[in-house]
Amino acid sequence: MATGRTHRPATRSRGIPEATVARLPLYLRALTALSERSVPTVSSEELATAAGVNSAKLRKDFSYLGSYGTRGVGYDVEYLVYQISRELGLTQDWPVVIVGIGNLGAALANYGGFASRGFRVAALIDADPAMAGKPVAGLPVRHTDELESIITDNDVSIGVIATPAGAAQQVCDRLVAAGVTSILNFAPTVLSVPEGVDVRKVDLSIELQILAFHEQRKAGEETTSAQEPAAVQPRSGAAVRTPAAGRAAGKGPDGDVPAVMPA
Amino acid sequence: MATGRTHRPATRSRGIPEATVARLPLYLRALTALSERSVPTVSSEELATAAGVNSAKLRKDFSYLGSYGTRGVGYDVEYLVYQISRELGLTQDWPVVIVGIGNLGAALANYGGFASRGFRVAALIDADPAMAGKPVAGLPVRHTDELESIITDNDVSIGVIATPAGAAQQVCDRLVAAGVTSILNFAPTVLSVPEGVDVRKVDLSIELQILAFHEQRKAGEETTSAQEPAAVQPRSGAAVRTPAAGRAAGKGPDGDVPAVMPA
DNA sequence: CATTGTGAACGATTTCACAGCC
DNA sequence: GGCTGTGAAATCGTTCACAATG
Repeated sequence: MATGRTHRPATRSRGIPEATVARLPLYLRALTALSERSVPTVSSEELATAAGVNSAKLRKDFSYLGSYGTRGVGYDVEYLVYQISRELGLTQDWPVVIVGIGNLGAALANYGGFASRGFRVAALIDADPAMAGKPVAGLPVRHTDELESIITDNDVSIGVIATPAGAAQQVCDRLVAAGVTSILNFAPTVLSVPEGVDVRKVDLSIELQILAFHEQRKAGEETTSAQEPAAVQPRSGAAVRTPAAGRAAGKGPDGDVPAVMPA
Repeated sequence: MATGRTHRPATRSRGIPEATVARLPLYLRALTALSERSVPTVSSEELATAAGVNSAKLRKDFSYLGSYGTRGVGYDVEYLVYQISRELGLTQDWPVVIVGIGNLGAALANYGGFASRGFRVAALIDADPAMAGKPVAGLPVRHTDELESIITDNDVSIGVIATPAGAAQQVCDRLVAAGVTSILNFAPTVLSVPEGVDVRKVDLSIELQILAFHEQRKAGEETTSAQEPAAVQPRSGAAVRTPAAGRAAGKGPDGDVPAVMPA
């Protein structure tokens, strides 16, 4: 099913760069903490430290939103909270559905951050008939058959996919057909969606693999690497070359799980 | 807080750009799928489609690894699987610990992708004495008291933090003190770590907020007609974005106090 | 006079386009 | 002929440094 494709000049974000958008929630969290402690104003330096970025970047980011600071003083915390919330669209309520109520889906349903800031879990959906009706995080699990009606009845535009990889594309297609235009995908698959639909992906094993890369590099650093098995003969004609499947030196014969889907 | 100078000159990746490293796991997954279907070779175009990127980028990425393809033919699937696995450090076994066995921690423990590709869950750790001994995903939960000995005994260098935000920094400090040098953080907090320790962050509410931003823009477009030069609305395509890289960050004088906490 | 806001320099990443090779 | 590998160009993101200003 060739599909895939779909790239575009990326977000024509009308001003605000994508990288900045990705940091706004970070600033918002830091500001909310300050707000709860009734701190009235904050400098770019302080806020940057709290958010884990540097101050120049923060000021540049804010400059895309407008001039919300006061020279010589800093930023008004409450005002900034409001401005960023508005910019992110969090002043309105976003109903979301979570599809796939396994371990991960249940964890997501219980995630406090959902309810707390602009998001409301409209429904939990699972394909297993045995799950139907069972309460998870205070909501009854609904069967996949109801997916379309749930979406339209609640005007859901954001969907979270926490199904096994094999089911993700199908679920995605149904969500999109029913009107969802933003998807947060936890399944380890590349989803193909029509233009106009946004997909963000969260992938545990990818994060771990990136860590492993850096970890490996640290380890090798001590011995000034250059450990290329010089014998590498890319002469890809065929022939020699260690069998893939990599993975070596297991501790125990622990079932190496052929893993049909890297779940 | 001396100017939170905790930044490393950004990965001294010795050759391979960070952006490329972040995509290698994607390629690896696509290649593994091809391998399971016994596909012998693949072109950059096909593989790129399967991985959800464009072919020029993929070829450029591979060029940092070496010349592993054959002009006029493509790439040998098995060979590439091996090379990427090796580059990522997945030919060895990485023991990891998961700290915080709530909903999320349990979900992670059950995550098939852990065991399946180079990672082995060495232990599950929780601060709740009532949890101790209870089996989760086939492993008995261990108490936090044992954290240090577990790390050293198993030579763990990668830790996963799935605790509430308030406990994260403390857990992080103990992990690092015990020898962990890579951390995957699910708690919504900025962790401060000494130089040489890598932190990656996965934050659900941030991902949702980014989606909300784009969702809002789509909604607003309909009413406030965009004055984009092009007649057709050039909206964001189906860009799939992975969470931004989590770099180490300056410390935070505040205690914790994030607005949201995971289960 | 401390601090914002921002042009301009710099650096990283993506895309183009085509030479080189099988 | 088809496809890789890669310089060069284009784009995007970060950092510098300082003028503007409450």
